[in-house]
Amino acid sequence: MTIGGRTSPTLDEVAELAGVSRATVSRVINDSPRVSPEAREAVHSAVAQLRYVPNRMARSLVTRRTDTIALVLSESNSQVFTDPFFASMVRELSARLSDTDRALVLLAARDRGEQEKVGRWVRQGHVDGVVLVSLHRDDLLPGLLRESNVPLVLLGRPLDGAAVSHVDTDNAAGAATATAYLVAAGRRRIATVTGPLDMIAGVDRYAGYRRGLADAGLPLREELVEDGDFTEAGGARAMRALLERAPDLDAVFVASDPMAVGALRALHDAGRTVPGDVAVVGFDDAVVAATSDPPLTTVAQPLDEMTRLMVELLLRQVEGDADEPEVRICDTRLVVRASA
Amino acid sequence: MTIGGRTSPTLDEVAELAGVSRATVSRVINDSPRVSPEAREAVHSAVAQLRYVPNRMARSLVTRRTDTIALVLSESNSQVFTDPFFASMVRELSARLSDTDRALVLLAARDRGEQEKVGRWVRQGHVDGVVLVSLHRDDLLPGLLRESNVPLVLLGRPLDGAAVSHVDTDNAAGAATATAYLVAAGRRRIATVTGPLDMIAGVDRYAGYRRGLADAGLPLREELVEDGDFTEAGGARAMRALLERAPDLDAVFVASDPMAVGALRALHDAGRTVPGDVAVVGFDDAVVAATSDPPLTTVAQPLDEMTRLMVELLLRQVEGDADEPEVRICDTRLVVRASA
DNA sequence: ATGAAAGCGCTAACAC
DNA sequence: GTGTTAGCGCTTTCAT
Repeated sequence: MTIGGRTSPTLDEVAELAGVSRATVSRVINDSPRVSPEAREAVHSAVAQLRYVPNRMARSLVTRRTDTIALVLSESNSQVFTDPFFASMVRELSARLSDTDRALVLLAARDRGEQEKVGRWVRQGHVDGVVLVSLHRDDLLPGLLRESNVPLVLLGRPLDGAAVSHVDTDNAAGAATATAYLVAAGRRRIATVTGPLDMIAGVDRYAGYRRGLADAGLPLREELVEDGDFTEAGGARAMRALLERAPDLDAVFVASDPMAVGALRALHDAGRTVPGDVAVVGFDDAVVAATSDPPLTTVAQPLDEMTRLMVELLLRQVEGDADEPEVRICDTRLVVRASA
Repeated sequence: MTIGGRTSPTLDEVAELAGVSRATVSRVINDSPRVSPEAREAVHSAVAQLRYVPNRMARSLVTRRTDTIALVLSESNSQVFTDPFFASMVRELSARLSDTDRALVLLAARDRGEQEKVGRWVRQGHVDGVVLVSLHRDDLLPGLLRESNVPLVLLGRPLDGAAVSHVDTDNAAGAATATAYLVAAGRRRIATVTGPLDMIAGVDRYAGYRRGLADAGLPLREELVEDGDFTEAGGARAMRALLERAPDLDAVFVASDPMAVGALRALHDAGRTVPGDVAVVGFDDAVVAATSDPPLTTVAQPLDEMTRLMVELLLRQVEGDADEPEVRICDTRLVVRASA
């Protein structure tokens, strides 16, 4: 391999130096048990001496595996990175993968052009499997990847109901729980800051809110609904819009954690007491709301568990123990925090 | 390639279907001009019919290129993702790369173990080059990558002064300018929230602050210096510590944008008027401070330009027009914002 | 336990 | 313009 002028050593050079055959070197490299201690030792020292590193391409060409997994992020909003939910996922994913000497790479696809590019890259065989997150309705990637037969796991139920492995929480139930909690607290004019309605989590949480209302016999009032696009800034903007339109609101269900932080700030700036004349429940994607001030009652989503499950489903496919698409739905739970 | 049970088509199958030889198909795939229109057409339709995708490993094995570039983020603090500076860089990087049909992948190395893993992955030949950012003093990656002879560009001058291609801004000058501005505004008890002092940007900006003080004949007072670790939360914490320790401070130079947002919040919570009894200048990594309230006077760092330059230097190396390590230093400029 | 040999899918000379 | 051929560096039967 000629990089920077010098050619990097090959198996044969190691073999020659070690005084054994290519095959033996290969066995040593791959930890085969069928190697004598002497040969093993000779190879190891030759490897060290030559600073030998196996050529990935040559190896993958025959083994048909790359030992790398991709996390692809299909999101036009660069803000995603800003979402702590994302950082948590990366952390947990690489922690899970570190047991398996597989590497994790991140790919971002911000528009259709990039989606196609990522799709092509994956189909060319760069990775053994992909975890796909942050899906919007018109996303090309699920289709592209599914037809490429690459092991694939989605975070969140596919919007089109296709049969793909995925892990999700029951977002609707979570949102309904949150709304019911507000109802039980005596609130009647319960607003909501929704997520993007072209994302399944946004759709489901909004549906849960409506169900919570309906279960309590409360009407759905349009002026109490505003989209906050899952970002902190969006949450603040949405909250301000709601306050303007319906100053009489006495509670709000916020469909994500960063949005809750923004909404809280907007409420604070508007001089509304929380949870004095207004109660807030947030949907906790990332365990951040816990640190907010005032403390926020949240519906907690077990992100780490979900991530763990995604890796599990993916590796099962990669390892070939795959059969049908598998689905895991995790529970959410309401975390009521002491409100000053 | 057996993924999901089906074998994906090879060049030969395409060749057979198109009624030409492997070589011709290869030429068509690689846009060689030496192909007759008829042959080209036949190949294209065979490719479409078979849904042929070239095998990356086979191709790379001979071409010794992967057409992918890595952005590696060497940072233990998961907060990095949260920094808008990071999102901007990813955006700009992939924009620049999209002209070149090269793909961008992100790798995160949060501890020494992961650094070694990433180093190994890169040395195996997965990528044609790497952009390395967020370097700390004890980072293994610069060493590992340099000795692997992979084209490499750093964001920021290497702490150990090694000869590596990199692009940077004159952070010290920027910080000195910021401090001088505060001096010119009549401030005398100028505090600073520094970045991590094991990162070059932190070191340089702190040095610039000291120079600014010295140029004005002002003493360096230790109680006016606090580390904010480049995060928003850290900035807030540092600001609180400063206020506690030196309530008489009348200005503060904050060494990064997210920290400035945090510091502003802390100041606000403490009831200190900005910029009434205290003036703030921040170091603007990501053009976000512009949206802060109150508007912040900043030293702007041309991140997009820097990113563009990194890609330029890297591609020059990848393309083999490399010679010696190249260095680019960008200017910073003071942006004075109307302060209410 | 070890070596010889075949071949993964592709590109790149080299002939024609 | 097109086909033939020789590898790229590795893993993996198959003998021994």
